[in-house]
Amino acid sequence: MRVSQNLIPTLKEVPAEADTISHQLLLRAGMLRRVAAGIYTLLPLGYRVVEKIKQIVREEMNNAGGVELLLPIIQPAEIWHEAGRWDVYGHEMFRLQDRHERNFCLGPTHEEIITDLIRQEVKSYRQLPLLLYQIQNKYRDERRPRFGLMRGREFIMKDLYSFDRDESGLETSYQKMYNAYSRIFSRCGLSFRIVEADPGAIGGSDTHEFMVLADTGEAEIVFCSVCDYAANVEKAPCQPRTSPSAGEFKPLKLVSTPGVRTVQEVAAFLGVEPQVILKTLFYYADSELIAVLVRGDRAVNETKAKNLLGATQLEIASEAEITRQFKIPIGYAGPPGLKERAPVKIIADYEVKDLINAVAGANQPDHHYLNVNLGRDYEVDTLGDLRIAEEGDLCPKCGAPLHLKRGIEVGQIFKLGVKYSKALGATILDETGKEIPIIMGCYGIGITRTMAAAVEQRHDENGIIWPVSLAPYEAVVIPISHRDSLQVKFAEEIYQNLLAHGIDVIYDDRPERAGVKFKDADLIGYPVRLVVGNRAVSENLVEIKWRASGEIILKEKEEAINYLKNNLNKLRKGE
RNA sequence: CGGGGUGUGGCGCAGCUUGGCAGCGCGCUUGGUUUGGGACCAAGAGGCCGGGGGUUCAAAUCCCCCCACCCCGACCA
Repeated sequence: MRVSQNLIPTLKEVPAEADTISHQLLLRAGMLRRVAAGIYTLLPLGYRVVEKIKQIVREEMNNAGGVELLLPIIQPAEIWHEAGRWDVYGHEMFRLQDRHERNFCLGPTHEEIITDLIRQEVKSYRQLPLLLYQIQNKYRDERRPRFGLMRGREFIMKDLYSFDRDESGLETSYQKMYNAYSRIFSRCGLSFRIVEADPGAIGGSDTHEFMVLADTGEAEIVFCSVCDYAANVEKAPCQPRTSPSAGEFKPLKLVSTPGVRTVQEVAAFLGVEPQVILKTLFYYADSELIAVLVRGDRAVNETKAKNLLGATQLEIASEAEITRQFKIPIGYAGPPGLKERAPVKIIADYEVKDLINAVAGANQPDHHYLNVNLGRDYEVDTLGDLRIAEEGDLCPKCGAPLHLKRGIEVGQIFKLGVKYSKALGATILDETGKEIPIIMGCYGIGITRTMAAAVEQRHDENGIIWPVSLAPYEAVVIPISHRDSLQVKFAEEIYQNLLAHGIDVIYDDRPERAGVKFKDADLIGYPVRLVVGNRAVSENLVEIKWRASGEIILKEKEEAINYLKNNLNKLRKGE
């Protein structure tokens, strides 16, 4: 490929629309353009990266026994109704009608469609196990698309669905995917961690997330400093880090705290530590009003709260709602006497039980209570693990301290069980002729997100540093002077030779000054740069520069080809 | 959805407070000089100032409505 024949519109300046480094660099490197919020065009170079990721995924899926197919983007409403998700999915689903006013959606995921296929075509345990996958666009009308490719409304995903006759079959399929995913992200040159996660709305039991470590990641994960435990903070169980203090209950005391509302303000005003304050937050769990109590220095883990309550939706109550329900300004709510003001279920984190003589809102403007005690001053409906794990919490496996990091979720694997096969009647006959539901699993990889994650993790001040396995081209050939016919001829030869030896190479034949081409090469992030200058013509020496290390090597023309063939071959398999 | 912000040639921005010829840098075109890290000089092309309505002799600028995009919070690959 010649640069002059391609469309590679690099930018010197950072477009105002981009805030995230991967978004900025993908735009600047001429790989990506926005069309609408969360909807992008992949330019030729960006598309090549996507294709390389797809190819790695494909190889590993096939190796694991997966079979590729293609499901439709446009899906009829009926099947979603049948599985009970047409209404559940809400605004996130792009919906449309055909000319007969029949309802359809753009597929946000494909469990329904593939289960429908399987229920029609698979009737016997003899046909299982099956691992079917596709690489396709998904459509989710996100409330807030952001960070370029990281969270789009249209994105490319690989989704595989496993169909087994029993739990042990599912376990085998799950393990195959677990291993395949590990290989995929290694081959993509990414530093990642596999964490336990919460199954969330998709349902099912076990689930793991594959997190690319990056400070800009949206997800928080904890991992053990000693053993191999790692989990999404939403999932990680928390031990109370308090110990039941033996202190005597002091008498409840009302104090004036004018204009003091937040935990920080209360702590400062009363001269106490945040951990003796009782934080009271209000939520709607499937439209039931809930108060959640945690220690003042903790954060509520909404996933855990949702699970504890068995709710499908949990939403924080608005300030207006709180005032309307309890007739008190926000910031002065506390558990003593709360239930008398409005019917509310109170759930509390385990640590709350150990809080002796706590500070809490007094349910009247500008006042707090001192010495609030569970059992004497208020009761809770349920105690449970409701807080978000933090740095220093203890590993649930081995008890060592946990560390906190941020990650980008590039893949997730689920054991679905019979949720969809039961709802849609996907059953088989076993050896005894008994009809049983198929056991399913689903396994997703965000292809375009993986691309963004790779940039997020691999860049420097000059641009992207692609691993060889993902680079749009493995090498770029640059003649220093486009007007020096000897250099151009030399560069042409090198280019043709590399091509002939199966190296994925692009030739920068633009009539530009060398500096422009160097800047572009760094920005785009080709792993290898070959420069043809005067020494090429006079001494037959080509300059080879590695983008990642900055290492520069001079080789004679013929030697250069072999050198690159050998080195690239090693790197293609992953770094 | 709630909160905050921004819309001015392809890109980055100034101008708006206090209404009076639509500007700057990059990019693009042409010519010349340059040529190993985003060159220089000269001459050009390119804009319904997001859209609609209003106020005014006069609106990028003031007022109202709408739209789009970005950022912060509740969901997800």
